[in-house]
Amino acid sequence: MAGVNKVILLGNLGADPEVKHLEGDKVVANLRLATTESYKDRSGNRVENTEWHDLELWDGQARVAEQYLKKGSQIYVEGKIKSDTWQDDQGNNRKRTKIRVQSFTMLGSRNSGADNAQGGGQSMPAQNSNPNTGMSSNTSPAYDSGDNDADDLPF
Amino acid sequence: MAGVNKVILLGNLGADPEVKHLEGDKVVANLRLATTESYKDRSGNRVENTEWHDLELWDGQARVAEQYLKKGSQIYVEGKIKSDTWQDDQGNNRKRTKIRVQSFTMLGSRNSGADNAQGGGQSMPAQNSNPNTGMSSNTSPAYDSGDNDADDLPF
Amino acid sequence: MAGVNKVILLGNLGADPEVKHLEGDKVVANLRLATTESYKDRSGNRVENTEWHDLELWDGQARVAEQYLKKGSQIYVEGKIKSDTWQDDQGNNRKRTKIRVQSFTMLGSRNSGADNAQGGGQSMPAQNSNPNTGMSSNTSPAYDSGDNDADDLPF
Amino acid sequence: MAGVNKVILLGNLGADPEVKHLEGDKVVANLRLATTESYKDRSGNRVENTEWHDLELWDGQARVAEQYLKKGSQIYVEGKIKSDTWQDDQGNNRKRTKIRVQSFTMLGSRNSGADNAQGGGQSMPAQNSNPNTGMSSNTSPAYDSGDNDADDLPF
DNA sequence: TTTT
DNA sequence: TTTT
Repeated sequence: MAGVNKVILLGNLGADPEVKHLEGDKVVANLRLATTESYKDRSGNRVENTEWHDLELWDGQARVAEQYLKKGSQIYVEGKIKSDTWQDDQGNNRKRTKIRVQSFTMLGSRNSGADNAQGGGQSMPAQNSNPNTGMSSNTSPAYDSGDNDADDLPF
Repeated sequence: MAGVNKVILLGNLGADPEVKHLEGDKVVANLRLATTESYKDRSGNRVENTEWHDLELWDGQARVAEQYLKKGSQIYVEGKIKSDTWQDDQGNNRKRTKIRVQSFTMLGSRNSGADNAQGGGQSMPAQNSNPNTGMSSNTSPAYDSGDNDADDLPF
Repeated sequence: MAGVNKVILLGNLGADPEVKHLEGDKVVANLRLATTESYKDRSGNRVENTEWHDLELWDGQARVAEQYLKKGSQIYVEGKIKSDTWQDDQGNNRKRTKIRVQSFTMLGSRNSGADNAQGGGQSMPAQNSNPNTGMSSNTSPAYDSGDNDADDLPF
Repeated sequence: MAGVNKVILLGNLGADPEVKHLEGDKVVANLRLATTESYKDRSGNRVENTEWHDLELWDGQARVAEQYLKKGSQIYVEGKIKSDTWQDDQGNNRKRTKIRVQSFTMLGSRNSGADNAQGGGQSMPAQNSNPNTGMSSNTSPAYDSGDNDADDLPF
């Protein structure tokens, strides 16, 4: 039966992307994403709780991540849960869970990455400050991979 | 910064719920949920891919799960990713990821396993095996826990 | 700035799909989907609240909808909100909101309404009753359109 | 049957919140939210498409919105679709769709409008620039309303 | 280990 | 290890 396996995350990168260029033009990027929830406990003290997620991006998305994301970047992510299972040396069953990213959007996490001048004097969100290559619009695009890992960069 | 950590799953239980009644009226239920995606590979053959998820429910939700869910039940789930980390005997860092369920809805996996033909004593569940009086009301309720683990059964 | 506009619905069709075959091989299907929430009011009475959604599907998805969905079908939908605005005869600004479907999955609303084939006394969800072309597996596939309205049927 | 009716939006406010304080301590805020998607058409030109959403928040959330949001604010929203239907003067059936907000999170839309702190004409997001009233943590909280419209401010 |  |  057809199921649904969907993950939505919004958080910040704990480190620069780790990118591997594989044979055959394949590229994979691994990101560490922190999602922090904050609430008040019964004593009224604000408590923070951070969950760390391992993200995996392929090809076109991996290239965008490599180019524009870095430690501290704030992103919105859609993906799905994928786990690897194997046996370790002791013969124990092991499992590791990661998020296979299907699309992501860079948010304004303030010089997210780049040492890039906030560019022009534009007034609006300045979502991201990527050197958006001479576009009058400095939108922050979303990067979508069909499930087919579109290889082309979106701009 | 406030983040988002949201999981949406729709699938079937691989086994009956495992429920533990703890001291202080706390209850926890663990479920194994399969989400299956199916697609055609480039040769045109249909391929199925199943991901298994460990779900954790508390208190009111755990009680509902205990009472109405069983192996084969089809449910829709919203929750968040939570991982436990620890060191194993060899001193290796270990991590285990599960889904903390925030709400779930029973779908029509119609007497999913159950011998519960329209019948039993329960008033509700099982989407469309309810003695639904052929009526406008054939509801299958959703079980929501605030993040506060409401202890009361929803009906 | 790159935004997010995402809708997730799970409900039942209020009527058979309305399908229009346009020139140039384009097809559009309009569906009426009911999502019902049910809760107890403060008096402890169960209350039902139904919201009706206008769904729009194109091309490949529209064809699948035409072929397999009907009044009563239970589906899971992902899409986005799209509204049309215009001026009516009196010069008033008008707005109509619909859901542009990006993917959907047929759930087991077991001969949902239909006097549909598969007939017999099958015990299970009958997920969908598609004559799934000689596959041993008659899984209920999800229909995904990139945003590109893939024209091909998924099986 | 229990359905799902969920909306996820991430965008910017087109105007300051419109807030009405009603009798009995009830408060309602209406927001106009823009979600922009940007893509390249087949000629390779980047195209922007903006959808405007009418959001409705109640009580605690409305108060937070009144205090911290303004034109330009970037927020992440979870809610559900709700439509009002009525007959107009000509006896035509009319329908208006809005998003009933269940939770929202302020993102860094960088002095989103505000002349708030963080001083001058700083260029970037500044995640939240709310005068977070003497908290050691000045995280950007998420505002959640059970469906019960919690009346209390979250901090 | 589910479901189709 | 992020962010505020």
